[in-house]
Amino acid sequence: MAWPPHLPPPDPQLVRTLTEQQEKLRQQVVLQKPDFDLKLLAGCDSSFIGENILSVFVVLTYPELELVEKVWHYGPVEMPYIPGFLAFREAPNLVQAYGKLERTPDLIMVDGHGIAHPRRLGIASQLGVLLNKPTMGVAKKVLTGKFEEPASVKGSITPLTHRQEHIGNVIRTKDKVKPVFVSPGHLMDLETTTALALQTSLKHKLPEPTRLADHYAEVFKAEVG
DNA sequence: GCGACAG
DNA sequence: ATCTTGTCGC
Repeated sequence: MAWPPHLPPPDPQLVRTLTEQQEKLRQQVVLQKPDFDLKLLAGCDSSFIGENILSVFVVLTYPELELVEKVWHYGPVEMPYIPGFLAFREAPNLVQAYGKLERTPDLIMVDGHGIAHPRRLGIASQLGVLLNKPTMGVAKKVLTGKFEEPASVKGSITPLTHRQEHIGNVIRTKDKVKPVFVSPGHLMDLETTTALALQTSLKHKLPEPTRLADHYAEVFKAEVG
C-alpha cells in the first residue's frame, strides 16, 4: 500500500516491522456469531493534543442505551499515523483507558475499521485481540474495498467488498447523511455487527456508543488542556 | 503506470 | 486526527 500525498513518507523498515506484527495478530482474529448476552455496550475514541493522545471509553446499557460509565487516559503518542497501521498509534493508549473501567462491557464499538482493512486487521480487530473482547468497527470513511452508494433513506445497506470478500457493509444510519462503514472486529460476525450498528443509531449518523465516546473525547480534552 | 488511503 | 468561515436546517 502506498501512502497519501500529504502525509510524511513512512519509514520502509518500520512498515516492514509493523506488517509482520499485524500478521501475527491477524491470525488470532476470530469471526463468529457472538456468544454474549448483550447487556453492556462500550464505545471508544481518541483525540490528540500536540504530541499526546487522549483516549475515551464510554459504557451504555443495552438495549436502553443509557450512559453508565466514562473514563479516559492521557499519554504520549509513540507512533506516526500511517494508513493501514492506525492501531499501532492508538491502541496502546486505548488499552490503558479500558483498564480504568469499573464495569466489563460485552462488546466494544471502535472508531475505525474492523476486518475492512487491506490485511484484515483494522484497529477494531487489533484492539479486540489485545483485549480478548468482542469488537466491531464503525468508520466514517472507507479504507479498502469497493461499494455502491446505499439509498438515501435510513436503513439502506450496501456491501463493501475487497478481493471477492464481503468484508463489511455501508450503512445509511440517518436520512440524507453520508453512510458509515461497519465491519466485525473480533469474536463477531458481519450480520450482528450490521444489526447493532443500525439498532444503536438514533438521531445521529454515528451509533450512540461511538458518538458519545467522540463527544466525551472533546469534553475531557477541554478539561485536560 | 495512475489513483486511493481509517484516525 | 487537526486547522479553519460561513452557512443551512431542525
